[in-house]
Amino acid sequence: MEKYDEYDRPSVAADIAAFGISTENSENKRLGKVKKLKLLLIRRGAEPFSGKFALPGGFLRKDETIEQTAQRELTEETGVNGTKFISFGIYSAPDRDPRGWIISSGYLALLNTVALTTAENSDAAQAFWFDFSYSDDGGSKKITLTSGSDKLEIINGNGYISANELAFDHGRMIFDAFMKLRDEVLYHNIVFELLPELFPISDLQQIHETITGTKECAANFRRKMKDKITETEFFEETTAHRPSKLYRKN
Amino acid sequence: MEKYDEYDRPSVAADIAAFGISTENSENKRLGKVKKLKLLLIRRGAEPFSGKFALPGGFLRKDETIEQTAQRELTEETGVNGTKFISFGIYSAPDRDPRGWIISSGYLALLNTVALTTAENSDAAQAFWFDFSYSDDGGSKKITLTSGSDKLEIINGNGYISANELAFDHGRMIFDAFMKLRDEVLYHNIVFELLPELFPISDLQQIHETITGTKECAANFRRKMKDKITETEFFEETTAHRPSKLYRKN
DNA sequence: AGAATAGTGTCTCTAAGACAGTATATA
DNA sequence: TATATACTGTCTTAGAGACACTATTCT
Repeated sequence: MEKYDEYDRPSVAADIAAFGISTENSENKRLGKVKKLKLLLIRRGAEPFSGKFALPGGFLRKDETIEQTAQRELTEETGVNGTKFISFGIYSAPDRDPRGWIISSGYLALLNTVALTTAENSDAAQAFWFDFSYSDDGGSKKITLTSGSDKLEIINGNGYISANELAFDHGRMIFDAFMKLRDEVLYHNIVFELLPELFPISDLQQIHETITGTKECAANFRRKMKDKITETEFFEETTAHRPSKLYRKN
Repeated sequence: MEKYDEYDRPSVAADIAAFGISTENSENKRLGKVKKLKLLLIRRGAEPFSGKFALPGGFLRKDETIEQTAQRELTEETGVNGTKFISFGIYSAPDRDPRGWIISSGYLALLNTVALTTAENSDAAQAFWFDFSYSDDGGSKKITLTSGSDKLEIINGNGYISANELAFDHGRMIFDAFMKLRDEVLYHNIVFELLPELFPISDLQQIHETITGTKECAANFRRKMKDKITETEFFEETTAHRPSKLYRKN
């Protein structure tokens, strides 16, 4: 047998970038509802980085996989249950955590709208849903997170990340997580994990466009999604206009 | 400070799926040269899984990142240097290694042709380059690895992996690694990491098609690559026909 | 000259995108 | 009836793919 016991062992954590979609009344219009992309952060109550925001996370236990760690810690810390967990990277710089040698495995967690509503009513006082927005002006890329009066910025200029208001290397983690989410939406039909089982096409389109940064008319979007979804007999309710048919993922 | 010391700590390893391209004379034709996709495996000399094939890998040290572990172990075990390392997943099932609690971070390593030649001449006796081929008949997906008389198969039927001749969970790791490679080639221009600095378009096309499983005529491929590469003043040498212009990645 | 690959011009067809218009619910 | 969104039909255009042809080197 190899001598693996002679090697030092780090503490291993999972940090979770949990994304969800909320439905909110838009500001100016009389009746419009808008879908917004949200990211779940917690305000740290202890040193280091006390008072700063961080991804929820926790330590790996002996009898579980890191994906299970991510599921467990997300629920424990924020009262939220994810529908899908996807690994997006491993963070292992020796000095990334001032408490000691702690490496972290980043997990993307996707929540459908129902789960998001639950979380807002949960008693996890120090967990907050931040509005998520992304822009890329060709040169530097920027993520803006807002929740009430809190506004956090993550700027990626040529690979160098600046994110002062975030704890640890969580600025980079959030950036990587969103890029992974974007790729998965663009190329692997993961959007549906952010929706309930039955949904109108307009919701699907709004979420898709929010994440990918694209914009196109309803007719074209319909055509492209045609073979990925199936029409049901149900209709949206409580609308002030023509209700839309509900669809189901294939 | 949080009490993180009370948690048990696993050993942490990096396992490396190193892909490279070799140039070989084709079987039937008089002069044709063919580009082949290769994966580097080692034959295990110790228990557990003695005699079986495995990805090269080793343990994380206190003063390095896991990416550095991957780079170091790849060179130490096989004499090969990668040009690019990409994380493709974390493997943490508690029973994945009979020696104890060892989690592993999977890294894709890409080598250009020059580095591959070096490796074939290295003195890493137990490292072998396997021919890599992938097929997807709609139902199950299959990877076939061949090196001399050794032929290994990895079959993915509906998410369940069968790979008896491979050690640990390395069958699944190889599968995940290739899928990551495929995505990176299709969507993120990573092909160029498998080529030397100057290359003819035909090489680029062959490698691209080998990995993505596509096939198309040279005219179309040229058009699609036009804005990703730049023509140089150099030409391929030692050909028995019209030499092709060499290009450089943008 | 012959063989072999490099490289170009053009046609077709599909799908992306823009636009204009019709349909159907509630207030 | 007014309004707001759902949904459809069609035109244009860009690009994917197929094909035929020309170019250039070595043997």
